[in-house]
Amino acid sequence: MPELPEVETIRLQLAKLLPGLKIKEIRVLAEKSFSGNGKDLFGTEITGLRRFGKMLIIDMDKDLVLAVHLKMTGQLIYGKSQKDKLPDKYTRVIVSFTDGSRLFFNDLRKFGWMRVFKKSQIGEVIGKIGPDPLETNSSNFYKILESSRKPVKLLLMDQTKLAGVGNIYANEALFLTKINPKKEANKIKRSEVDSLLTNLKKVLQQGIKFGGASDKNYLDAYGKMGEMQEHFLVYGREGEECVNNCGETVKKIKMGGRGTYFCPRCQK
DNA sequence: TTGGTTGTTCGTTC
DNA sequence: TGAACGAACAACCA
Repeated sequence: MPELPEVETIRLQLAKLLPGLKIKEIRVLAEKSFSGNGKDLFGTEITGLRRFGKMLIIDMDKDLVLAVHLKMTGQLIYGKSQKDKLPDKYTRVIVSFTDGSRLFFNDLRKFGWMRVFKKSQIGEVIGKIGPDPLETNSSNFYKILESSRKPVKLLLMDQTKLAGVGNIYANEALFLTKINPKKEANKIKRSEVDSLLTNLKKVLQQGIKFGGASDKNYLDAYGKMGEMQEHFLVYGREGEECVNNCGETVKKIKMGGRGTYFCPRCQK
């Protein structure tokens, strides 16, 4: 599932590939996956890429942007050659450039989307998302936790409170900090809150360093898998020995309908 | 075959 | 007013 590190990996890669390219045509293969008028972008040039939480914004030289949300199974793959294996059966949108290269939006489950809108509308489209955890300091983070009685894991994943953290990195950060995912956010001590933010930044940065987590079907902008899944400490490790060698095995429970992995002995 | 999976949105309840 | 919670969405896999 593309979370902050996966989207950031794609952003960093596309930022080296796309600026300066001019859009020739956009082919929408699945109506559900695209909204806004794609023709408005024909002939416009890409000027840069931004990320807001898990959302990617492709800026154009007109007053328009092309926004992408990958949701759970989206991929954004850039191809220079017609010999690429793309499009495939999950390609929903193809953006062609005047130099002959193409950007493929693949999405098995069609939850993700591409959307054209004006720069002035960015605020309303992105909605009220919280600060980026990588840009957040300890006192801001403390205010966020202090103001909610939700289980801390659900709070970390609440995009209106903090932008970009999903299931994988929330599980990993709580394990590193030895905090039980069910613990009420406002009951966490200041010292633990500081350490949680440090660890959250650590796993997110590690995720970026390893090119994201290809746990399910995530691929980067070159169509390559990330390696972060090889470094998971609890996520997906149900029944395995806790890596702290505490003698307990990793348990899986459901929180907010999502799989939650933790060590009941280490995470109090 | 049917239920599990999963990020976000939306509707309902408290 | 808004926090909290659950269903819905789509398609595959076990």
